[in-house]
Amino acid sequence: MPSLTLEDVAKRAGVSRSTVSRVVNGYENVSQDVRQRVLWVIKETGYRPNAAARTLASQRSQMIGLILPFSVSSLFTDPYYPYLLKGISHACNQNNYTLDFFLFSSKEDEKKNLSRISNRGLLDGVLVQSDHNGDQRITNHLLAVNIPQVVIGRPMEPEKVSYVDVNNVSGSYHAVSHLARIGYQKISTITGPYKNTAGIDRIEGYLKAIKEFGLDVNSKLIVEGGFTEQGGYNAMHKLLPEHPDAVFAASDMMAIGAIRAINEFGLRIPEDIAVVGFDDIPIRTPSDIELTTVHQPVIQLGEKAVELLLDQIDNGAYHARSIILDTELIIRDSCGSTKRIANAP
Amino acid sequence: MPSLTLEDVAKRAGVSRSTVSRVVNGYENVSQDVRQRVLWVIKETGYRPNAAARTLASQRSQMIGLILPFSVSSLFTDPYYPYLLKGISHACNQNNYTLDFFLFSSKEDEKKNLSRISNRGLLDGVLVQSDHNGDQRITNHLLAVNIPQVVIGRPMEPEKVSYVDVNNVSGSYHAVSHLARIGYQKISTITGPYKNTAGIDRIEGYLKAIKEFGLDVNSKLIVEGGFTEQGGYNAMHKLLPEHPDAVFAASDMMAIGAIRAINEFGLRIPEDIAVVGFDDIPIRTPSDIELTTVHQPVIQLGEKAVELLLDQIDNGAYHARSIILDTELIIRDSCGSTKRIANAP
DNA sequence: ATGATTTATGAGAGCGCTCTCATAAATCAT
DNA sequence: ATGATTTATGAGAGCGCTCTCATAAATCAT
Repeated sequence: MPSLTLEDVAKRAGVSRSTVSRVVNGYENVSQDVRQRVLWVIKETGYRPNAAARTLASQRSQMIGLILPFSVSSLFTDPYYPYLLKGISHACNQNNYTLDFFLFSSKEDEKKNLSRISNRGLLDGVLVQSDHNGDQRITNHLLAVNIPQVVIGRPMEPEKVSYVDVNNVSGSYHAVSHLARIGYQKISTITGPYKNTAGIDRIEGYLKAIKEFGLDVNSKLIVEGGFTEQGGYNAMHKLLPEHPDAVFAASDMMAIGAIRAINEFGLRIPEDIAVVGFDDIPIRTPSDIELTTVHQPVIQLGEKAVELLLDQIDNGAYHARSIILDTELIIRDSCGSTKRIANAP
Repeated sequence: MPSLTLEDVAKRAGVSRSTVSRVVNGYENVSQDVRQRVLWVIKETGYRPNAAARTLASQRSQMIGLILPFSVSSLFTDPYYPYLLKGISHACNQNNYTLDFFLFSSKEDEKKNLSRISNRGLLDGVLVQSDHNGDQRITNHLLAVNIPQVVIGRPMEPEKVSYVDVNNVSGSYHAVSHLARIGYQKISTITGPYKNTAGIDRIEGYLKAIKEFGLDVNSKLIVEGGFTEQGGYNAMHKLLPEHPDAVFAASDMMAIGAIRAINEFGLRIPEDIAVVGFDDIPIRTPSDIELTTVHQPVIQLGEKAVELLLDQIDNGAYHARSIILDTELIIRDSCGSTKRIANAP
């Protein structure tokens, strides 16, 4: 079958190309009978518009890209990404946008893809997952070629670009405050990487709570765990000789590593040591204890990122904006709240 | 900055539009000096080609789509999807293709998206994750609008369309054979859904091995678990009263559910009951036993899917083809091989 | 009934490329 | 040195839409 054009449909319906275009795009100013006739011809012929021609003529592709830098190695273990993808995908559908997916697997990959992404007429804008190492290469490149972008997770230089993030400081602040409030005295923390804004913010929240409750800030109780299970395990091994009575892990994966280390050490959770995580991922812990953790609204984060980006595409980005979503402390068994509260006078 | 066109570059380089096009696209028949001059102008001006114009003129978008039907609910728990995405993404990069990601979250979503996907000038072809319920709606739609497609996982009607799959029959056959060979007599299985080809094939492999080793085919030893953790747990509860000495779960998630049920029942693995899974996902089991399982080459599956699709795009699809990848039995602790073999006379 | 306003439709330029074909220049064979 | 062949370049049509502007027809106000 020779593929039909607007022209063909117009001819068959006995109207002009302009009129068919109006009907296809749902404009109001078309008379009822003409609209019906055109719609009928479209249905009969199975006419499908040409997206490339549309893009070329309108200078809008109705497509946005999602970039996952190659530092994002936790793609396979962290349910963060599927949830994020769901939120983004959902918002794209709502707004009649299509999502282009870019997973960089090496630096050459990044170069090749960035050059493609920079082409005009491909993407109206780009979502960039914040680099785990605080790298700004991608953002700078997009800035240079003048493509609207929104970063997911606060970038290192937040004044340059719009971003969405969760409130990491208040999230960890509340988690640690909760531990302090129910009586823990020696609260340790396993942190994310220091070159990562989420890692930094969660330390800040921890410190804020420790100080506010008049507890000791002890550098021996703060160990980096790199946001991985193994990193959490290793960090907990360094922490155990200090005999903390609680540990706040800045991610659930690290909390799981910590729990494994605690189990091997022969200590009980939460009796001997309380554990709190961050993320609220749907994953089973070793020893099946229910993990108290800070919930991140990841699906919503993805949706907001899309909305902010589309807003910039439509209205131009005069200055960088940001949207910060609240987290929620989900109290389960691993922090021993119930018991502690019951023991309170 | 007014965005430059080929025309502008041509003018500045003192050549024709055709020549600039040749340089941009890397054709050979351009003299050295002219090529240098053009490349220099491109670099100076920061010229970026317009993808939409290119697509319109060449009738090729260099984009393919990936469709995840909404029956795919395990997106968030099963690392299958990230790995698949990695394979697909990698192969796309290799071949200078861009990936469009479609996650259908409802039937309306599906309808809306399919209509967009059907537009000409958007996608050169589509990858479709096989529907867990054996539904052919998406495939039929794509067939009707004549868009090249490759299904990931054998579809219910494999004669209609090209697909890639792993050899599920031989995978489960080898797993169950292994159990039989090392002496288990009463081998049960937790199956996937009966309306799913992977589920069906893995049952077939199970039955083949059972018969070949002269064991009883007992319908009480075959229980459906729906490919979920909870389903595996429930299935194992039905199986335990039959006192099987081994269980082959047709997915790792179901194996994990089964292990949980076995633990709660107070039985040991593999001493009282051996467990084998299918998938080889990087996930910790309850009680931390190392799971013997059938490895699926998921990254490779994604790559092959892209290659098959691009081949069809380039050469036309005269008939449906398929690529079946081999699986590999990964022997760890949960099947008790070592012990059994040591005990053999 | 008249001119003013609104509404529906068409004409035609323009979006920025690719690709075929023609032609001029360079190279070859004799 | 001549015509035949190869190579480099340009001209121009075409891809299939959108969008502005002009205009004809319909509706309005008086």
